[in-house]
Amino acid sequence: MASLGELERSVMEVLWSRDAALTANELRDALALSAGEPGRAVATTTVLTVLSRLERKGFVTRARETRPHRYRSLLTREEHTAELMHEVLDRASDRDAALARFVGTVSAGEAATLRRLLDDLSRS
Amino acid sequence: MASLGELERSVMEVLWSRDAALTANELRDALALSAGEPGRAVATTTVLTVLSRLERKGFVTRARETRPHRYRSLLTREEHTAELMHEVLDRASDRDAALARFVGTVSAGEAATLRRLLDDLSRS
DNA sequence: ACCTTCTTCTACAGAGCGTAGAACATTCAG
DNA sequence: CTGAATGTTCTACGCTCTGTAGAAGAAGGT
Repeated sequence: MASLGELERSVMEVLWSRDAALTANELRDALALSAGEPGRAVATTTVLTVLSRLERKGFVTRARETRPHRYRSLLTREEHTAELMHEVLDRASDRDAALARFVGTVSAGEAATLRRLLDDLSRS
Repeated sequence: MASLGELERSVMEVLWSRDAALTANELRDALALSAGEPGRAVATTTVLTVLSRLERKGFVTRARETRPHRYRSLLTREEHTAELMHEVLDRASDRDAALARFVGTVSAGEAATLRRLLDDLSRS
C-alpha cells in the first residue's frame, strides 16, 4: 500500500471520522478546524490535488455525478490499520517470530482483547 | 519510526539475515549477490552514504574503533516488525476495533499461533 | 614520506508531497 | 441564452528524501 503524506493523512482522518461523502470545500473547512493553528487554512485547490492523488493511490473514490464531487474513503480506518499490519507482517521473513514479538509487547489489556477475539473467532 | 528507501531496506535485510557486524565492502558484495541482476552493483561510497543515513535514523550502529568500521542493526528483524505493527496500531483511533479487524483477517494457522502465544504469555 | 584503503563531504537527479494560480468546465440566476 | 459564480483540472514550483557516486580528507602500513 502506498504511504501517505501529512496532509494526505489529515484528509483521510477527516474522511474516516465523519463517515460520509464530503466535498472538497467541506474537507477544507474540517481541516481548518482540526488544525491547531486557526489561521493556517489550505486552499480548496490544494485539497482537490490531494484528493486526486488519494484517488490515484486507491484510498478514496469520488461521486462524479453530483456536481460538487463527493469523496469518501474506500476502507474504514480499522480496515486500513489491519491492512497495514498485514503488510508489515508480510515483509517479515519469519511471520511467527514477528507475531511472537508483537504479542510479547502488547499491554495486558490488549492481550485480553486478543484472547477474546480469538475465542469469538473459533466459536463461529 | 522513519521509513526506509529501497536500498536502505536491502541493506537492513542483509544485516538482518547475517546476524553480524559487517563492513561497507562486505555489504556491497552481499548486495551484489542478492540483487537479481548480477551486473548491477553499487559503489562502496553509496553503501557508506546509506549506512550513515541508517545510523542517523537509528537503525544501525557502527564500531568506530576498528578501521574498516563494522555496522550492525540495532533491532532484530522481528523486533523491527513488531515495532512497526505497534506504530501502525498506535495511529488507529480505536485500537480494539483495529485489532479485531486484524485478528479477523489472519489465517487459521496464524490464529492458532496467536492463541498459543497468548497462552504462553498468561502462563508465565 | 608515500601509497593504499577507508571515510566524509559535496553534489546532483528523480520522485513524492504541499502548495496554489491559471485555465477550463459546469451550473445557475436573470 | 448569457454572464457570473462555483467547481475541477492543468501546470508549476520549492522542499525533502533517496539513490548515486566522485572529490577530498584521514589513517594506517611499508
